Amino acid sequence: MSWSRHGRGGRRGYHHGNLREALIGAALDLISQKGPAGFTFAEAARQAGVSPAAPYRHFRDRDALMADVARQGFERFGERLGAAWDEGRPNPLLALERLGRAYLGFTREEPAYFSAMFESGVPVAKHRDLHEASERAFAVLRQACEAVVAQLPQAKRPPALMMALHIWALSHGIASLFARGDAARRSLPISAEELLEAATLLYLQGLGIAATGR
Amino acid sequence: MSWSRHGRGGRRGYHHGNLREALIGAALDLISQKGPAGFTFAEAARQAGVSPAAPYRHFRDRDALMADVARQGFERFGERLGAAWDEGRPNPLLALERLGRAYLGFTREEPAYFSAMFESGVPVAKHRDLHEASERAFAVLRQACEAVVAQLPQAKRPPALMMALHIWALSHGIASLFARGDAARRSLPISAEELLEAATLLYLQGLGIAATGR
DNA sequence: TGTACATCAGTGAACGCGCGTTCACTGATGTAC
DNA sequence: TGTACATCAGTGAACGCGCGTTCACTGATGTAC
Repeated sequence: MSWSRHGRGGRRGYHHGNLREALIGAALDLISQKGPAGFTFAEAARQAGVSPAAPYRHFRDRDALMADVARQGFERFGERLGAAWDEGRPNPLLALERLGRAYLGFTREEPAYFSAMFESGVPVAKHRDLHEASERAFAVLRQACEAVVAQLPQAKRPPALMMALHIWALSHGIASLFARGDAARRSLPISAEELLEAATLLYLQGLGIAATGR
Repeated sequence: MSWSRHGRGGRRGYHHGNLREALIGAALDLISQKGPAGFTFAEAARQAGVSPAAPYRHFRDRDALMADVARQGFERFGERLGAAWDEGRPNPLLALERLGRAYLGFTREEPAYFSAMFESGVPVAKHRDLHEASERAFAVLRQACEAVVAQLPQAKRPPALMMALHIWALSHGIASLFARGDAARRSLPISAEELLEAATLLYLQGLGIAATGR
């Protein structure tokens, strides 16, 4: 691809170089400034320094761009969760706690991705790429739950899928209510991280998994 | 007030009768059809059968109308939760389960209220009425947790506020991921209600509260 | 190595449209006397 | 009970604006020979 020669974001002459990425960047900017509603195709083009017709070379319409922002969001999210999990080192419980913190951190630091991913109304199931990226992110959580569950004797193991859905919902609820990076965040007497950690520990205790080594 | 004579939604002659409520109704309609972004002041006026200047008699701008939709949403939500809790009859655990179902039911059946309340970007803390309505709804949850916790011996009681925040986040996470009433709902191998119930039971178990009478 | 050509990724002008907002106005309602 | 008046809640015309979208076009790039 030609743009890879120009370096990141470099613009040279008639051709933009990497308009597609620039438009996604502009969309992120606008979403984080004015919410998911306050981003328009036209303004994204303007911000990328390009005529209003140019985006049509890369995206069918506004929704297609939004879906791509969400896809990229899920990819970064998945990477961040994967790095936090770090294959369960030094032990699954500590790594799971890091995973929860990564969820909240991403929510706080990337409000634009977060709202594109979860609150923009993009139907995840209808876009193949988007759905796959979302599944990859969830797979990290599921993998983590499998490792945690494996600490129990076989007979007492709950289904890892169920546990993963529980942990996901819990993290997501705390994230979207108390850790969001925009004005709609609700205040909390303690940190969102502490709240999530306490809830997770109690839940694990309910599963019969005792917190070790803390 | 004059409109109370006309009956609900009745329009008579020059004056609308109850434009304020009609505009809220139109907003709900539009939000549920096209998402929170797809509702405009002008179209709400049109749908209420009124000139585009008329809404300005009742709301400063679009955001003020959205905030009022959210406020009304929290009021209905609080009422529904209160009815589900029913003062903990026949016992707190069964009533708590009903409460969770009510959370999911509201989310599913009132997608427009839900997105106005939680996803429209309205800063709850900045609108007094809205904030109070939201607190009243949360108070039901907190009250429920207090009743549940009271079953434990004093020394083993966790803080009811923490527990309420945990249950809220869990319900909210499941609701917004798996029980939402719009196209962004994710599919799930079991019902959202079952998922929430299982998570709640495990969490309660972690607190040392055994499920009784089921 | 040079040249001709196909393809790609932009331009820029134009369009119709609906939105938000304002303004002076007027019909309907409530109230003081 | 009637009348005059103040207030309220609407009208409708007008405005400037930015959006989405289209079109024929053209400059830049890649490739076949």
